[in-house]
Amino acid sequence: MSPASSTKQRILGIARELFARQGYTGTSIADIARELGTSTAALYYHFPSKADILRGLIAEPLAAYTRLLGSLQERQPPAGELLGAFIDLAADSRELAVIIDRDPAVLEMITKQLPESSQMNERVIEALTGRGADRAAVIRAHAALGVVKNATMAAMSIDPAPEGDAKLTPADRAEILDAALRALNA
Amino acid sequence: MSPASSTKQRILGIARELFARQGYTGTSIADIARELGTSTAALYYHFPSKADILRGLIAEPLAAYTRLLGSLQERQPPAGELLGAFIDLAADSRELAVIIDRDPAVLEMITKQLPESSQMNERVIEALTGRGADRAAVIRAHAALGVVKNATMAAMSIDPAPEGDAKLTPADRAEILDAALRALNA
DNA sequence: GTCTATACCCGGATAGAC
DNA sequence: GTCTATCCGGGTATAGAC
Repeated sequence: MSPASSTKQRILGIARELFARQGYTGTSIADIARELGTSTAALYYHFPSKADILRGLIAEPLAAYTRLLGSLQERQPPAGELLGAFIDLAADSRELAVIIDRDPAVLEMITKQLPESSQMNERVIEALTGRGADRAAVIRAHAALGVVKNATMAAMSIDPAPEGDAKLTPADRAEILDAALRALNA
Repeated sequence: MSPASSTKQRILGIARELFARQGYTGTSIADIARELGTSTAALYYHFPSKADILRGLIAEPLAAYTRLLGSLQERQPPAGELLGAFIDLAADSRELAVIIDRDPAVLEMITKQLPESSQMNERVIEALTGRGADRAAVIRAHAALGVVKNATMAAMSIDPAPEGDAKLTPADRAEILDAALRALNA
C-alpha cells in the first residue's frame, strides 16, 4: 500500500528537516544517510543526485505558487483574498520557504529550471498594488508581504508549537491577515 | 594615511559583496582572491581564516545591534522610536543582514561567540509588546518587524537603486515606519 | 536494495621561497 | 606581501559484490 510511503518518502522527510535546519548546501548526503540508517550509496539507489532530492521537495509547493500567480492573469482578487492565499501557502510550506530563500545555490537552481520565477515577486507586487502604482504603494505592498512571511513563520513557531505538520490556527491567520492589510493600506 | 584603506579593507569590501550574492558558505577563498587579483595564500597574510573575514564584516553592526538592545533595559522607548531605530539599522547593514540570516553556518558562528544573541529576538518582541502580552500582540510585533525587514530591503533595491552605500530616503523611511506601526497596532 | 571501497574534486589552510 | 606547491579533509558520486 501507500506507494508513496516508500524509502523515497522517508528520505524526502529527513531531507526536508535537515535542509531546513542546516541549509541545503550545509547538509551532506552523508548526513541524510546517517539519519536514514544506511550508507550514502544506498541513497543513490533512490535518487540520482542531491539536487534531485531537493527537486522532489520543492516541486509541488512551487507548482502551487506558480498556479496561484497564473490565476492572477484571469482574475484580480481583492487584496485580502490574495494575502490570505499567501499566508496559507507560507503556512503549508514554511520549511520549504526557509530552504528556498536562504540558500543562493537553491535560488539559482530554481531560476535555472523555472526562469519565470525571477519575475514572480514583481507580479505579486503588481497584483497587490494595481498597475502604475507609485513608489509609496510599492513599498507598502512589500511591507504587507513582510508581514505575511514573518508573522506566519513566527505564529507557527511560538509556544503551542505542535509537531511537524502544525496548522495555523484560524485566530492566528486572521490576526496576520489584518496586520498585512493594515500595512498595505495607508 | 587612511590606515583603514589597506588591502584588508579591499578584502572586506569584496567579501561583503560576494557573501551577499553567493552566501558565506557559497563563497570560496579562491573567489575572493580572484576578485582581489592575488593568490589565496596572499589572502591568508591578511586574515588568518575565512571565518575571520566574516567576523571583520559583522563585528560593528552586531555591536550596534547589541548596544541598542542593551539600552532597552534602562529605557523603554515608544514603539515608533524603536521601530525607526531598527529601520536605520537594517538600512545601514542590509547586506550584512542578508549574509547573517541566510546562512545557518553563519548563525551558528554568531551564537557561539555571542550567546546572548539567541534571545535577542525575544527581547525585541518584548520591547515592542510590553511584558505579559497576549499571543495576538506577539504576532503583531512579529508582523511589524517583518515590515521593517522586507520593506527596507525593498526600498533600497527598487528603481533609483543607487550604488553600494545608498541611503534610505526620508520619505521611504516614513512610509515604512507608518506601515510597521499600523501592523503593530490593531 | 544495500553494502564496502574508492575515484574524484574542491575547499580551507600551510610551507617556504622570493 | 605575494608567489608556487602542497596537504588534508570532506563532499558528491560510482563500481561492483552481495
